[in-house]
Amino acid sequence: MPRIARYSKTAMAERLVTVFKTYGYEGASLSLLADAVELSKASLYHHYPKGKEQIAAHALAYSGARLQRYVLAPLTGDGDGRTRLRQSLDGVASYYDGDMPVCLMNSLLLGEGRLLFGEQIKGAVSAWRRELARAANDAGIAQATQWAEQAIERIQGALVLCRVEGRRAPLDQCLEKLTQV
Amino acid sequence: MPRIARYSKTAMAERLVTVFKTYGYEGASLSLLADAVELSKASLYHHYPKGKEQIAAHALAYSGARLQRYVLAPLTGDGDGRTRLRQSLDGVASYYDGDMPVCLMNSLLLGEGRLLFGEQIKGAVSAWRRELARAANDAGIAQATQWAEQAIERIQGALVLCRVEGRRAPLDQCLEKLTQV
DNA sequence: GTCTATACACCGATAGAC
DNA sequence: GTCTATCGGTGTATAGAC
Repeated sequence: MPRIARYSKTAMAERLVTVFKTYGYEGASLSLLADAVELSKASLYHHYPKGKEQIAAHALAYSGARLQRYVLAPLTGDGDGRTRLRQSLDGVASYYDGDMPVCLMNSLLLGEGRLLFGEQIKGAVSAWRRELARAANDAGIAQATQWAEQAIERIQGALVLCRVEGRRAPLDQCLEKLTQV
Repeated sequence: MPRIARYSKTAMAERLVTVFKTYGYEGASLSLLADAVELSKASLYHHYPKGKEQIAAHALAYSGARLQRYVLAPLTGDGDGRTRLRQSLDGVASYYDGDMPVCLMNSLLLGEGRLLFGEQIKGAVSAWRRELARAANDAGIAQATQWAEQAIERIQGALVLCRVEGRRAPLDQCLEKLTQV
């Protein structure tokens, strides 16, 4: 059964990310990944010659670029601290999209994914914490480093609750409270 | 190669839980599970005739009993609210043990595990939130329901950071701050 | 109650036609 | 650039010896 639909590189990445979010590294089989982009497994290998690990690496890179765009970029610069914080928290809501938002980095930390991508994920979270603390400090928040740590903690916890409850309300409520600081 | 070592039912459950925490439902293969208890795959089927799903169900039940014992039991009763909260938070530190604590319920929410155990996990978290809110209310905390929600949120977020950083410091620091309320 | 041996499906990956 | 067909390996699960 030849497949007709075509997805752009970006649309493909989005769909592949969704599979890894939902199933984790081990659970995301090539069959599931191929189905998600409506291609055969062999065609997937045309786009990703090195196979599953390369697909996951590209998914992670794509997700990392979105984190940079939506969450980190608003934090940089030397504008008003509170404005930067507010814009970044709005970006968090965009970055974690969908009716049941899931953190790809969290899903990829299970099993073999941890060995392959653990250090990269650790670095991304570290960068997030650093920039968030800098903006919080510029915003005049006391103990900015601790505040940033707790903010990320609460966002990640809200995402866990989103997965438990199957809805995005916990994340939106969490972001609203964080914005009120 | 016949295996000699024997583990008690409890020791077996603990080791099986560890595998599901580390690899998730899909990633926890029967080979890994059998290795963890030093039995052959066929011997595992003697203890769990219905196979992997039954092993995961037992692991989840065992973990649920520990949650009840360490975290929920201290919250019940009608003693001093703050004492109950403090004892339960101590229990959280015991429940999430090891050098890199991981929440089994979180790991089992990926992939097929969500279909099999999602409702059960949702119920367990709901019970935790309910009892925590009741104790917080008895302790005279304003907006006890919101406080309980945020406490669970922060604990789960700290556990995510523990997995990212590969250590238990984020959880211990989180629990210390929560106890200071 | 443990094991070896095996069955059959699916896994990740490749060859080669079109 | 897509596909069908296939490979060797591993997955879950079972049969039957001891």
